[in-house]
Amino acid sequence: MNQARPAPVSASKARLRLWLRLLKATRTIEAELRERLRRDHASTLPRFDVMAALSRRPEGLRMSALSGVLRVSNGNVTGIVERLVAEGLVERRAVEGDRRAMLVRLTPVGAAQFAEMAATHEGWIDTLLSGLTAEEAEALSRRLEDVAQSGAKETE
Amino acid sequence: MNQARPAPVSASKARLRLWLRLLKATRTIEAELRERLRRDHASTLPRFDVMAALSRRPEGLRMSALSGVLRVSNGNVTGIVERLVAEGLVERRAVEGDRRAMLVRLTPVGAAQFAEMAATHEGWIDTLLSGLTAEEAEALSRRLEDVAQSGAKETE
DNA sequence: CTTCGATATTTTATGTTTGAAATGTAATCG
DNA sequence: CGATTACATTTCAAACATAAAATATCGAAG
Repeated sequence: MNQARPAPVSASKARLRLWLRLLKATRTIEAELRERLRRDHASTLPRFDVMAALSRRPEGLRMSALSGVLRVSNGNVTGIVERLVAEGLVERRAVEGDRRAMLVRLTPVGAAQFAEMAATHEGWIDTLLSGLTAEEAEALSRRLEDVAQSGAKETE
Repeated sequence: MNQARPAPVSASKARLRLWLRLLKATRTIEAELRERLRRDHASTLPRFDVMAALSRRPEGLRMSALSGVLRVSNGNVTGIVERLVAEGLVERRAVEGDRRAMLVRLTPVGAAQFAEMAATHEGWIDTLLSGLTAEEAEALSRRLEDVAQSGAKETE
């Protein structure tokens, strides 16, 4: 155990620093997205997330599946979906054969509005991450895959 | 223009994918941290953040400085600090010479409790990111620096 | 001294978030 | 069949978050 080498900074510290940066980068972008969604589409990030999940499943999703995909509590999804329903962007119907479940999906109006938001959204991301080339972005993506996994390991 | 190469996916798509991964990784880790803070320290992430900021400034911080550092609205900080004060972890005192301002800082009890939480916290991060070596973590950190900056460019 | 614009903080209204408890339904076991 | 156990969702209370309005103070210009 001699300490001849200049001590390659402890892995623990390096990981902590990575985490802080990860958090900072994500929060910065999230704040910007939230602001733009509010300004340009009179919407919010949670609503966008719900609509994004639903748009990937035109046939609809159950409430619990929705909260699972979004990784938020199911009590939470109830409120967000409620407001979306109130605005006619989303509809809920009973599931045939299981009276406990509800199937949630976008209405045509909701799908149209989401398509528009999604296009703008992709443009925003492109701008916000314009500091990276496509190759850099892909390299980073690959590395982050491991991060997400090692984080999930504990949970799953 | 033959397509020998796998067609470098549009930069826009690559960046969008990166963003989604960034978000997923961050949220996964955040959820795990929140859960552990609650279980092991009967606390929350926002409270931890406030205490972390205060522990770096033993002399105290003004409310507005605090909300600035944490990048949350100042109305928000009021509530969190209020609860911390109620539990005796934080104290507020008037600023001499400016009756508008309040100086917030950790009490000895708060500082002790935070020191303990911070140590555990670092261990958690180390575990959650154990999929990466110190070198990988540092490489990623450096790349993310640019991400944060390009995101901030719009804001600052 | 007074007025006016800037600053520091809190309050208010609304929405998001969580974990836990409650409700209702399904499925299985004895 | 009746009791338990598991599941899908909602309700609830408390915390957190934002933007905007309100309150109070400061500093400087007239």
